[in-house]
Amino acid sequence: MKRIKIKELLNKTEGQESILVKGWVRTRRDSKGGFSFLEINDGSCMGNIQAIVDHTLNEFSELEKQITTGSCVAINGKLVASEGKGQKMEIQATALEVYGTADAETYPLQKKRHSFEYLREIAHLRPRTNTFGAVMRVRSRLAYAIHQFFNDRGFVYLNTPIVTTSDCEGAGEMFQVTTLDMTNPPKVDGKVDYAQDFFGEKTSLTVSGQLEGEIYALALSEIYTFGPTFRAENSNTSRHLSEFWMVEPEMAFYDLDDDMDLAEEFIKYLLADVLENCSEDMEFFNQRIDKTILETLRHIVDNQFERLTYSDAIHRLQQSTENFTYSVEWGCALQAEHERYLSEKVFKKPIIVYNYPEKIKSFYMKLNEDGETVRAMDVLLPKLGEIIGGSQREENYEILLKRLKDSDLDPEEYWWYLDLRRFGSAPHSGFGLGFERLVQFVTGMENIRDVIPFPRTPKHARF
RNA sequence: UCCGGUGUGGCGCAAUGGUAGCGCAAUCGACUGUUAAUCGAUGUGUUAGAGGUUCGAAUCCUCUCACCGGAGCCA
Repeated sequence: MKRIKIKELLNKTEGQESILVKGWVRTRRDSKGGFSFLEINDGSCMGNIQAIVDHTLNEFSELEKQITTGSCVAINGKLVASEGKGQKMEIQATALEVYGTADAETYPLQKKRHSFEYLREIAHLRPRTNTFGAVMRVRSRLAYAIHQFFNDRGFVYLNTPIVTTSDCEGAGEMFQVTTLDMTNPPKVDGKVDYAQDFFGEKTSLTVSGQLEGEIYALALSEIYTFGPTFRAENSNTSRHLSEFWMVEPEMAFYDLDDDMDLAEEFIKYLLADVLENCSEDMEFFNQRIDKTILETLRHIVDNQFERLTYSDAIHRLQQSTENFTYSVEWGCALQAEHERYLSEKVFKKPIIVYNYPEKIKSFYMKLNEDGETVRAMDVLLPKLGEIIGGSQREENYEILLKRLKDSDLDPEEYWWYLDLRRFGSAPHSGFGLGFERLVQFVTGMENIRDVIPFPRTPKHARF
């Protein structure tokens, strides 16, 4: 007989059929009436199916000791209307098989709530909890929705390299990739001789696929990347990972306004998709993780983001009576406290700050006519902060070359990037969205380590 | 990396210089179409590690480690 997933099973209204379910026992309650109640979960959805196992069933007497919280079982039986409260349907077992036992005295997951800190120490078992099941289902749905959003709009999904030689862009410290003998590397003039390394030059893990994305946007018009990204920053916060996933669309013929329009539409689309397609899991987050999450997401979907220039933002901050730790002056980067004040207290919704001072932003961002600001934008969410950073790219060869030099970067290393401006250059824009921050925001989970299956942070790469 | 906090049975926590305890889980039993069942009984500790102060340290001091929160860097 073919196994049926519990998600399908719970959608059925008619009983009396013979079915087969397989899954992990969440809890077992015995009745001296001569039967046991088993709650089975297979991860296909939040809900469990209750199975009634009569103690006269042959297998039960043999397997009784083996059926504990955490064990894995297969149950044949009839789907019937439940006599008890709390569930409509249940399975009257006719046959039982135990695939794997879980010794109750040593199984680390108990029938109670655990702290997320503890669950991180048992990252191989935490997906068997309600919270992590829900997080990973929502994460998967968001990934699907991301592809759907861009695919519907004719964007080409582009895979940019993970191992790269562009030791550049200033996005962050990089992880080096090498096959050289670390205890005795070959040297020339006292320096490591990368000519003898695997790729014949120094290579690292990518910090962004943007520059490569621009290559393809200036050929296919609209592309997006969605893949892993690596930053060797010693960041120890609830919003940073050393290995995370990033979505980076890059579009020819888009100016900064088009870029902001796309970013806003994108975020709203994703939130609406999850509200519609993960309602059960979202209901769980609303009850157990953040009581305002559904309201917050709906509010964002239904309202326009507030767009203001960096100069306006500075002005508003200077007008406010709020006591900031960092003083506010035109030309300084906005601090987390400033961003939060604007999105949480002033506008109470997502904001997009754009036209930042040239001096605090990257070399590739397009210089405005005023000569002192660039067409950069950040999407800031209440509580979470920056979720998207983007810009219109500088398409003028001479200006780009000057900005490279002003940033103390070697134009030689960017020869192909400059070539894009020598041959058929075009106005173009793009942005990057941190996937885990999105999952964090959507689920209401407080720590980014709990929205990725295997978090990598400084001094932590176990599992 | 900086600032602050925490570290005590399997898990969550208490004990404010004087006998290390509670809840949950586990084990055994009772009871029941049960719902994170309920009731009773039982076992569980190098108080993160090292050193110091003291008649006496989970508690005070020093160092190390781990984790958490905030900041910076960013997505």
